[in-house]
Amino acid sequence: MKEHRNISIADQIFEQLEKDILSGKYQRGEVLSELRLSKEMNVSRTPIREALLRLAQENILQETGRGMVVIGISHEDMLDMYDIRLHLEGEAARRAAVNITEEQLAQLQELADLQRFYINKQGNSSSEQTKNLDSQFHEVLYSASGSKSYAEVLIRLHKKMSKFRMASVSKQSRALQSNDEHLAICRALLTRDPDAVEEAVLTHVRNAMTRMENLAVADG
Amino acid sequence: MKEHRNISIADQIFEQLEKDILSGKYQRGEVLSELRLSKEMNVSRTPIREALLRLAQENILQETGRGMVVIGISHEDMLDMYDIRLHLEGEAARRAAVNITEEQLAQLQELADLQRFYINKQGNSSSEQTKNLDSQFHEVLYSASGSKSYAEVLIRLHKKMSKFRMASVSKQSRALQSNDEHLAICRALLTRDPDAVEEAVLTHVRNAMTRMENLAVADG
DNA sequence: AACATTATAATTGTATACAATCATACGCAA
DNA sequence: TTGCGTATGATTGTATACAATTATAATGTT
Repeated sequence: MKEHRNISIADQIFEQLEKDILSGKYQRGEVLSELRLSKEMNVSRTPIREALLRLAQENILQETGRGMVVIGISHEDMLDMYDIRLHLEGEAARRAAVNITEEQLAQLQELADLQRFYINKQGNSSSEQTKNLDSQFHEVLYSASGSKSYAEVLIRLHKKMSKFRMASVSKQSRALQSNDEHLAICRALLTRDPDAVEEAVLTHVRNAMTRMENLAVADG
Repeated sequence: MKEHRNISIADQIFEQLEKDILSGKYQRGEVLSELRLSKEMNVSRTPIREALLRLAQENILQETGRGMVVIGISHEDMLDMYDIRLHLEGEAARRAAVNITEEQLAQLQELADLQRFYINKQGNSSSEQTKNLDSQFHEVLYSASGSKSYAEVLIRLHKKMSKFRMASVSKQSRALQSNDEHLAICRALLTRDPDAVEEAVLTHVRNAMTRMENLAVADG
């Protein structure tokens, strides 16, 4: 009896535009007008407008008097977002260690296991699936802190970063390493020991940052 | 030659609804429908809809299949937001100490001085003005960190908290104390010493948290 | 009286229409 | 050729219209 949220056109446009911006289809500085996009994507201005407003709130677009200009996310922005996570996730992890429910713990295990399954399967579209599971894992983890404010900030950050990573290629070996770290977080949570959970989480963030930097170097 | 952004109806509705929610006019759990609000506020559904979507993104409302339900901000949420700031503002302050421009420093001074003027004037509507200046001060301070990501997160947090405080009364003595701390931050920034700036900023956050807690106790 | 079924009302999501503003281009004059 | 003024087009913000879905109310039947 899952709440089935209808995926609106506005949602789809939002996802598509975000992808197109982060993948570089729309260059930094380019101006996007509602009419142009509505013709380009064959929908009315209404859902386009809604998507643009959301992107502006995410600071991926910036409102000018006339149209929205593309800002995007830079490599430096990404590093800073990792830095912010390093400052916040320790505390969130400690809270999760004491506040997490049995159900949430089971969910995390399930998500991590599923993710491993898809990574090993390595089907063509399994990469998308893998990233989706990664988002879900972190969403549950952040919620487990019991703090709406921490969860809100961290979920927002993670979503934004996730979209950015989606634009890059992802190697199976890196995905496996990341999944190992997820499993380690689950094990730490089982102990309910704040220190252990904090360390597992921070290790995960640090390694993710390193993986991204290596990727960037490889690309450059 | 300031960029004069037209204040749209949607903006006004957003502000008004946010105020009405945080002040308790719309109770937690209440469902707000677009049509109802559009009749209540004598505008069409379009700007109402836009405002509601923004509030939902701020987690002040929550989308359900049918209408938006009021979530609001709890005292605990506020405490957590202060906690998050304590984890982030130190680093942002250290960065600002080295990255701030002369122009930004002058702006901060100007804003702090103006704020003091309005607090002393203590006209009836000067409280609104004071809070506006407070927001501007912090916005410049966060931007001075040179990090878009830090600035984005902190500005969002501060705005949200500011609206919440706006719902409470504000005492002149507290406003003066807060302003003193702003001036102290300016002095620290003049030295360009990361340690000094960090301490001044963290002191400000800690004291603001204490002021809120005292206020809450006084209210209860 | 209780339950099922149908009809009506409410609500959202999308499209379109309209008005106001601003930029650009074109024409005309010096 | 250049500069100014007007007109036209593009763009946003708002209002309204329409369709689809869902809840609620009403009605009929057992």
